[in-house]
Amino acid sequence: MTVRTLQGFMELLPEEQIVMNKMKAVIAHTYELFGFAPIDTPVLELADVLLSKSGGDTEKQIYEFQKGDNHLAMRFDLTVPLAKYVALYHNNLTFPFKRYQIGKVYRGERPQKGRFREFYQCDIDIIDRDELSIVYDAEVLAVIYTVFNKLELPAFKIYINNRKILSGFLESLEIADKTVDVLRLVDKIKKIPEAAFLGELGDMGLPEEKNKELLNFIKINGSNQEIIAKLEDLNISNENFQNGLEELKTVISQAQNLGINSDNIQIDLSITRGLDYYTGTVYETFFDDYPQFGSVCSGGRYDNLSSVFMDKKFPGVGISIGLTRLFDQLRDNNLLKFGGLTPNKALVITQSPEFADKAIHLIGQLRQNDIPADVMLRDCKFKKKMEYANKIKIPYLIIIGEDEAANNNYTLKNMTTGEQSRVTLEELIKLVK
RNA sequence: GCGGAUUUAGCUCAGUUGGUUAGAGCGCUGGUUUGUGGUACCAGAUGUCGUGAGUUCGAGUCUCAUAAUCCGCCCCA
Repeated sequence: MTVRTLQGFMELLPEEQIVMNKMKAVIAHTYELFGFAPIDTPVLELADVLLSKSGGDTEKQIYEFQKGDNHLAMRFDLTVPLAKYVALYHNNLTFPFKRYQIGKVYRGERPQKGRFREFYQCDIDIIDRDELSIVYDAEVLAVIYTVFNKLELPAFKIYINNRKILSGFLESLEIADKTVDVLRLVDKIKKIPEAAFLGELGDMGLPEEKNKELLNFIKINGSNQEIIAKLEDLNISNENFQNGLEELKTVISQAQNLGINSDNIQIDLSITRGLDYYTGTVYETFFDDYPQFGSVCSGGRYDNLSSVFMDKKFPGVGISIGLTRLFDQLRDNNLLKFGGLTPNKALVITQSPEFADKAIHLIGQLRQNDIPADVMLRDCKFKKKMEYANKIKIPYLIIIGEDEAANNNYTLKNMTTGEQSRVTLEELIKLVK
């Protein structure tokens, strides 16, 4: 048999996995900093539950199978499981409910650059009953902003828009019946030439004049304040449009109020998101110098999370970071710093096997002091032990030999600087910690 | 679901018009007289040339089939 890992599934060596896990930890920590509570849901659900909300392509991409009498499926995102979760436990939850979830999701699509069949999504959502304050739309921005800053990634921008603005505009043009198709096309405007854009609108049976108006509309650019001013100057009386505009203004001003650098947020009227359940604010995040990564974090506001599962209304807003893709692209572009093959901070080596007891005792002491440490027990030349220490990139090396044993102390070597000194146990713990 | 490309050592790849025992760099193992790594030098191991069939005196090289992988489109993180 041939041994291989399935295509579209990421598998890492320890050096990379350590960095991946650190990123995950930074994301989780930041989510908690903003008061989001962790939840976890099963990878498998009843197929009916997962497919209830989907339309079109989701069904083709979902992994599903029969086990006994149960028709099961693997989750393809964390939002539908959340909808189920809220429907099940809303009487036990306190609203507004802020939750985060970091987990793997599964999509049986064709793998290619930046596309995996199994990947981590790092989701946050804020859910409330009946009404959800628009301020949370700004808070979501603050979370993305903080996470990306803490991850020390390249310069990024969060592009935002409000779907009500575009759908209201379409209503004012009296072409609202084509909204879904038009939004999907608008989403592609950066990828296709303007002529093709107009051509496709024409193919939908829309009149040329309105298509040009639409193109000019989504091309409105400038600073956030300039775009808002231009939108106001259009004097469109459509209610949807005006509501969207007001929401967008609030989100921008509250984002500033939350301390976000305004350079990192850009209104872009062509951002619509493909998924149809978004109803207000929508987000996409790109790196300024790496647009080919695609959106590494996106999401938006939806009117009713659990509509398919229950009658009650639960509006929410949320985003998701595609961690697997993010990691993959950063690694391919040498944007990650890899530290070493081990989480250990210290490695103990001995001059000869007779000092093994001392070494083993020492790592016990270090571990009790919360210092991850190990001893090299393989009986080999001293030089080999040094090479091993070097290869795993251990920060601190501790040497025990005749002299150290006689004086009841240790040689501590900083492997980065090469400096070494003779220290007592107490000094050693202090220095390494 | 549609289209394009690739497949030779652990990795990245070379292999001229088909011609004996298939190569390089990196990595790996060992050594340069045994209490000090990263550099340098020396030595060594590793391939059913994706798989199956065909053409040929002879195939890594040509033909066909098949599989896997990668890249676009669709959709999306």
